[in-house]
This record gives sequence, C-alpha cells and structure tokens, in this order.
Amino acid sequence: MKGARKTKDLLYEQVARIGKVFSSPKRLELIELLCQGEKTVETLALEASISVKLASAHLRELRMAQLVETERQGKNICYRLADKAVADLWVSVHTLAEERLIELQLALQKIATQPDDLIPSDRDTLIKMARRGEVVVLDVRPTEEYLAAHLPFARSIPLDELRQRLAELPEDRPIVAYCRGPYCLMAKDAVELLRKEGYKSEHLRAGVAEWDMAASRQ
Amino acid sequence: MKGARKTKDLLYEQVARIGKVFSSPKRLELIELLCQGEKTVETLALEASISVKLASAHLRELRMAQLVETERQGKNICYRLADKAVADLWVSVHTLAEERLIELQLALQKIATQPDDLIPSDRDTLIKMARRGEVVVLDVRPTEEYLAAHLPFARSIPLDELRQRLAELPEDRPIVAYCRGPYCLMAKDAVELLRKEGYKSEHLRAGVAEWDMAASRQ
DNA sequence: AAATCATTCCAATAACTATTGGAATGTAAG
DNA sequence: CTTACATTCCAATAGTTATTGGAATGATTT
Repeated sequence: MKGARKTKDLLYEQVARIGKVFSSPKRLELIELLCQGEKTVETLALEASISVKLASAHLRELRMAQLVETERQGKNICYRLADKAVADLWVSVHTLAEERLIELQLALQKIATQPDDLIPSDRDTLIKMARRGEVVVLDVRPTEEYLAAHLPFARSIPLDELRQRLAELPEDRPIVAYCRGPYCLMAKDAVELLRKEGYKSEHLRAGVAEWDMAASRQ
Repeated sequence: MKGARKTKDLLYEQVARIGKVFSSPKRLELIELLCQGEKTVETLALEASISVKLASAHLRELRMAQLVETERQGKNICYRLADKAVADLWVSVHTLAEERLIELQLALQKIATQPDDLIPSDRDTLIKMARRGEVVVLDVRPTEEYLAAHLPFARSIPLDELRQRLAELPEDRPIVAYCRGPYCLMAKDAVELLRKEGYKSEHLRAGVAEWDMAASRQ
C-alpha cells in the first residue's frame, strides 16, 4: 500500500495550500480588506501599511491558491475574493483564534470600548430597533465599502468625515458604530468621538463578513 | 496613529498562529486523525506515517496554538482536540480547498468509486433508510474510533476484519461504507472488496466530523 | 511613438520552519 | 532502586518563505 501513502500526501498537500494563505498576518489583513469589496493593489498596500511590491507578492499567493480573482480596470488591477466561502473561512479562523488564544482575548479587551447597556448585543433585536429607528446603525468605513455591502438599515458616515457631519445624527438615540470587523479600529475611534460629543454610542465588533456568516448559519 | 498599526499587527499575528497550524500537510493529517477521537503520540505517528519525534514536534505546534489538549495515561500521552470548533475549522478548510483547487478535485476523482444510483447522497434520506434498515451504514474505521463517535445507525466492522466478517452483512441490501473523511482511503477499499464479493456498495465521502458539521448547520 | 503609471517578474538575502540525532524527563514495572 | 519505555527538549542542518531592489510588462496619456 505504498501508493495510498502517496495519494494521501498529495491530498493533504493541496489542502495545505489554502492553510498557508491563512498563516501570514499580512495576508490575513489583505483578506479582511477584500471582504469589504474589491480593491486595487495600491489601496490594499496602503491600507495594510506595506509596500506595493510586498502586497503584490502576497496577493500572488492568494491568486495561486485560487482564493482571489483579478480584473484589469484601466491602469489598475482589481482584486476580489473568488468566493463568499473565503470570507466565511476568514471569519471561522479568527473566531476560533478568539475562542482559544488568551493573548488575543486580552489584546481585544484593550481596544474594547465600555459597553453600554442600552444597546442590545444580539442581532435580531438590533435589527428590529434599527428598523424602528430606535437606534442608528452607523457604518464608518469608506463610502465605497459601504456601497459594496453594508448591514441592514445602516447609514454611512466615513470616520474621517464624522466630525464635520455630526449634525446628521440624532442626539436623542444611541448610535451603534461598526467597521471592517473586530480588528479594525475605526468603529472604536468613532465611538470615542461620539461619546466626547455627548452621544450615547456603542461599538459593534462584527463587520459585514461576520454579520453575513452569522445570518446564514441560523 | 502609530499605535494603531502596532495593535493591528499584534491582532493579525495572533490569528495567524491558528492559520500556521493549518499550513502543513502533516499537521492537517494529525488534525483529521484527532477528529476521530483521542490518540497517543505513537498511534498518531504510525497512522500519519511519520517518526514519533516529528509527530511530537507537530503536536507541540498544535498545543502552542491551544488547539489540542494532552493528558497522561500511564506511560502514554493522549492528545485530543481542545474544542469541536477545531474539527469544524478542519472541515471548512478542506471544503474550501475542494471547491477552489482543481488539482484537488482531480485527485479526489481518481480515488472515487463509481457511484451507485440506488444509494441516496443526501443526509436525511440516508438516515431515514438506515433507520428502516433499507441500507446498512458501515463504519470501517478501527473499533476505538467507532466507539468515540459514529454516524447514526452505523454498524462497525474495521476494514482489516471485513473479509472474515462478511457473513454479518445482509446480501440483499446496499452497504454504504464510510471512514475518516474524504482523504481516508479505507471506505474506498471496503467498497471495492464488497463489490468483488457481490454486494451492492457505495462510498460515503463524509466522515463523522463532516457529518456533524453539516448537521449543526441546518 | 514616447512618456508615464500600475503592477508584476526575477534574483538576492534574511528570517523562519521542518526534520533528524542525541540527551533529558517522568512514569511504570521488575 | 534500577531498568525499560514513551515522550519531549535541545541543537544542528536542510529547505522554505518573506522582503526588497531592479528590470520587464502592458495600458493609458501626450
């Protein structure tokens, strides 16, 4: 049964191609960015704070593992996830990491804002309240990302416009801010700003990918 | 905002610890084995066709990523998955690999047995038929693995005892054999043996981990 | 057609990971 | 209490992967 061994090795090796992609912090960050919608190499490099060359090299890995697709748009090359299942796997991986790694839990606690009891943490209640206008769900990501996909009833004010556009937000209702996911700090910053300005505000850890995955699992 | 960059790097680095575990073929094989129940280092090394030392080194990685727990049992040390979510992630990873990688699809086709139309491929129907005794669901893994967990209504005959124990199987009903999962070749071998002996038989690609995950998702 | 721009390819080096041999640890059995 | 056994720890080497600089590609603009 020597052949069986070879066959198995081959199979696991193929699966490991996918695992390898998820083994580098910067690739994970790129995946999370791509979960927000398609982006050019330059944008990705900028958002992940790496050189364009390095981003290109990492994206090449993603491409070779068939996890992303590219499309030329004029001068630029756009990357997008090849399948929603890639976003789901990203969510599964970081969720397991959060469950198992104490170091990660501690690091996340540090960036958490004080919870606010007036705001529900469960999905269904939040949606119901947003529908009735009892809370404002606020997407603080860049506009393009909001346009690509957003939570139900969410309103878009990118973080860097928030200070100027405060007037658009009602002062009498709580604001639930969200961004790209638990490792994106924009929502945290938004909440801090809003609280300083006297708003009742709360940070939603989930981003669109996390929300979608939770929704499709019910 | 220099601190934000550092914080993010730290977070993704933690998640990558989990990803790294899934980036080595041998570690994946060990995870799949551990999905079948707890096992000693020696057993794991033997089943994965690697040296005990190498197995120990890989298991150390799993332990450091908090994905497995150990317990001393006399002379031996037993490893087990720390959480069902680890098995789920293994299933998610190999499922995505099967969806995206053509090389893997081709390799799996080679080891697939001819399908048999009499046997349903969907879970609910299979269970219903097994309950009524219209098919025999046969677990061909070693007995301990069957005892740790098995599919509903499954009967246990380990592959290496199958030839001698053929008499236990009814000749008039189809036999659906399964083993550890899609990369385990035992069920395929069982089906080939059974067909040679005149039985109607079919190979179920899913193992217990795949079945459980599919069940909990409905 | 030349210049510009975004991106990739190639090659080199630095940093990490896998694998193996030998020594150490901790348990069990004589 | 000595020996045997299962496993891990440590150190060394071979093999991969990350990262960067410079050249090449392919599309747009002048």
